[in-house]
Order: sequence, then C-alpha cells, then structure tokens
Amino acid sequence: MKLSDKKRQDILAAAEQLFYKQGAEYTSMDQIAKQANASKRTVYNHFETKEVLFQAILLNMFERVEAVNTISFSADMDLKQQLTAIAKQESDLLKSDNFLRMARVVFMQMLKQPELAKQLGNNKIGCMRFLESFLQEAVNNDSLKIDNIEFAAKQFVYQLKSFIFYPRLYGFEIPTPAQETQIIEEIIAMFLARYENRSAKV
Amino acid sequence: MKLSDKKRQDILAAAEQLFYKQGAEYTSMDQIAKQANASKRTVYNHFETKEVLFQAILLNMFERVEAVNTISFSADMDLKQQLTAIAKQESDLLKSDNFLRMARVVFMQMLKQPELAKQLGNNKIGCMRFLESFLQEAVNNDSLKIDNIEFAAKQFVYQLKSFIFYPRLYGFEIPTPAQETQIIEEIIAMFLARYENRSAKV
DNA sequence: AGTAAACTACACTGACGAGTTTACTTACTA
DNA sequence: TAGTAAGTAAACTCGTCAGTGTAGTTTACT
Repeated sequence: MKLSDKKRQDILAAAEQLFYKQGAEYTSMDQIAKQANASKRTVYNHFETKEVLFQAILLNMFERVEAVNTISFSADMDLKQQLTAIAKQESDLLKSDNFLRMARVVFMQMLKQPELAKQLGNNKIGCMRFLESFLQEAVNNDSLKIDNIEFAAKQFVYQLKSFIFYPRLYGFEIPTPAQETQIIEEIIAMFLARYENRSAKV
Repeated sequence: MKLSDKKRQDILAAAEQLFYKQGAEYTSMDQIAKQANASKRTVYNHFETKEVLFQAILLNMFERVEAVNTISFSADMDLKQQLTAIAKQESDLLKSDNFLRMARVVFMQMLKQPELAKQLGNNKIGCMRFLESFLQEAVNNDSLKIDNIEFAAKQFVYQLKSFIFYPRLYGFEIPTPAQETQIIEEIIAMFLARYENRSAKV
C-alpha cells in the first residue's frame, strides 16, 4: 500500500476513535493529526474540512453496519426460536462497538441538526431490513395474526432498543448477559401473546 | 418585583430557550445576555459560571416536570380504561414543551458526560412514579398476572417513549393525533394480551 | 540519479467564547 | 435626598480551534 493511502486510513481510524470517545465537536484536527501520526497539513490534504472528514467517517461506519444477515421465515421451524434468533442477532448488533460508535456520533449530531434525522431516519437498519417480510410470511403461514405489520415490527425492535441499546448509548445501567437473555425471552413472550395465531390449523 | 429578581428570571428564561434551541454547548453567555436584555456582567453577577447557570436551569425544568398526577388502581373500573388514562397522561407529558425542552438539553449533555446519566437515570419520571404500585394492586386484585412488575412497567413506558417521545426528540416522523390514539390502543392491547389474568375469578 | 508528489514541522491568521475589569448610570431604601 | 446595591457598555485577557502558508524532507516512480 502506498504511503498516501496508509496515511488516509490512519487518519480515518484516528478520527473515528476520537469522535467516538469524545464526540466530533470535542475533537480537534490537531488531536486527530497527532493520533494518526500525521501532520495537520496532511490531514487537510486528504480532507478539505473537518466536516468532510466527519461525513467520510459516517459513510464508513454505515457501510460496516449495513452488512446484516437476513433471516427468512421457515415454516418448518419453531416460530419462537426463529424470533429469538432474530432478537439475538439484533441485540448483538445493538451492542457492537461499531454500532455504538456510529450511534453516538449520529445521535449527537441529530440532536443538533434535525435535518440529519430526516435524512437518516428512513434508512432501515439491522433487522428492520427484513423483519417486516419475515412477519408477513409468518402471517401468510397462519402462524401469526397481525393487522399492521409495520407497527408490529416496530414494537419488536423498539423494545429491544429500549432495553439493550439506549442504556448503552446514554450510560444508564446496562443489563447483565443473564438479564439480557431474560429480556429477550420476555419481549418475545409479549410479542407472541399479542400476535400468535391461536386458531391456526394444526 | 425588584429589578434584580426580574433580571434573574429573564436570564433563566433566555438561557432555557437558547439551550433548548441550540444546546447548552452552542450557546454563548453573550447570546444569553443579549436575549435577556441584560449586560453580560449582570449574567455573571447572578450565576458565577455557565455551568452554574446550566444546573439552575436543569433544576428549574425538573421541578416543572415533576408534578405528575398519580393514578391509583380502582377495582371497580375497567382496567383497560385505567391503563388508557395512564398512557394518555404519560403521552401528554412526553409531548409537552416543558418535557421536550428539558429532554433535549439533558440528552445532549448525557451523550457527552455519562456521569450525568448515572446521576439522573435513577430519578423516576412521569408515570414510572406510580405505575409499579398500580400494577401491583392490579395483581393483588387478580386482574393482572405479572411475575416481574418492574420489568412490565418498563415495557409499558418504553413503548410509549419509543413511539411518542423519541420521534419528537430526534426529529423523526411524528405520528398524527389519530395515529397516536391507535398507538396507545395497540400498546395496551399488547400489554393486556401478555399480562391479563384470564383465570380471574369473576 | 532525478523529479514530482506527498509528507513534515511549525508559525501564523482570524474567529469565537468564558470570564474580568473599568468607568459610569440607574434603582431601591433609610 | 444621600448612599449603596445592582445594572450597563465596552474593551480586554487568555485559551482554543479551524484552516493556511512556507520551507524543507521523504517516498515512489522512471
């Protein structure tokens, strides 16, 4: 790899780390240069402004997070187990450093510039990318009975976020792994209590 | 009212408004002074530092938000109606300017200083102040069947927050009043599907 | 080896913000 | 109505930070 490319990577890595730790606003370009073992001038040769660097990092983070493993409905398997698999995968995403890193930066920025929220808010992330189709198939299969699938999907994901993600994002008390298993079980129990089709043909 | 007291009020009002609009970090003391029609020196005569002013405003906001109308369980009334009343009241709180104002300032700060979250996170707010007792009474009355009451209360409140509060806080799409009524109905339907005691003595 | 592109250190500009100082004026109170 | 408590405008210190300019060095390619 050329030196120039390596420097670029170093700068991105340094900036990401610092933005994550302290927030974009509290990270100076001097700090980034130092952390990247690059001169400030080199930083500016690669990224015209701090804003450009910031956007580049957001893009970077999004790409890494977007690789979600789609889980499709299978009529043969136990529905509860399938939902548990989805919840576990989503919970892993919500807990991952990559995701939290991105979230901190993005949420901070969203509180400041509501335009950003409008711009990003529509991007479905994590299991929301396939959950609605999954539920639709389960409904078609008479395993579930749901009127408003979009809403049901949100109920599922919002609960995961509320218990797993927000506590980490804001620094509230974080559930232990044992509690987390419990939480996922309870969320699914509630979801099935509401939406399981009890008059299904056996 | 003495001029001195009036100035104090003006400064608090100006600071609150600006903190709300732009975040505490992006509001300068000069701006606050100007908005309050006070000289910068007067601002500093009332509040030693920006941090002190910030704390005073937090306190102010909390006091205004803390006045929650406690709703107690009544064995005579329909449980669903009672839960709806609680949800409506909570939703009104979550939508209120006072609450959103405070939340914006606090959440912004929490993303930056996780210590603040630990400090504030334990304060139960809104219906969380009485919901657990309410549910406990409903359980005692055999109307509900709940193992973990604290968790169930969170499930209830977290869903309200996810659908009503966070969209407003971050600038996502906000549900219409009609949708909101629907949302509350659905949340309660899910809650009752999970926790209603079907083997209750009639 | 020679050249161009990219890197480096470092000093610099210009803006902004927290908090202070000064010299002066206005408002309350005894 | 005299004195003091509080307010005012404006200039000032000191620190930080985004971004630039310069002169010299290193890297990579031919």
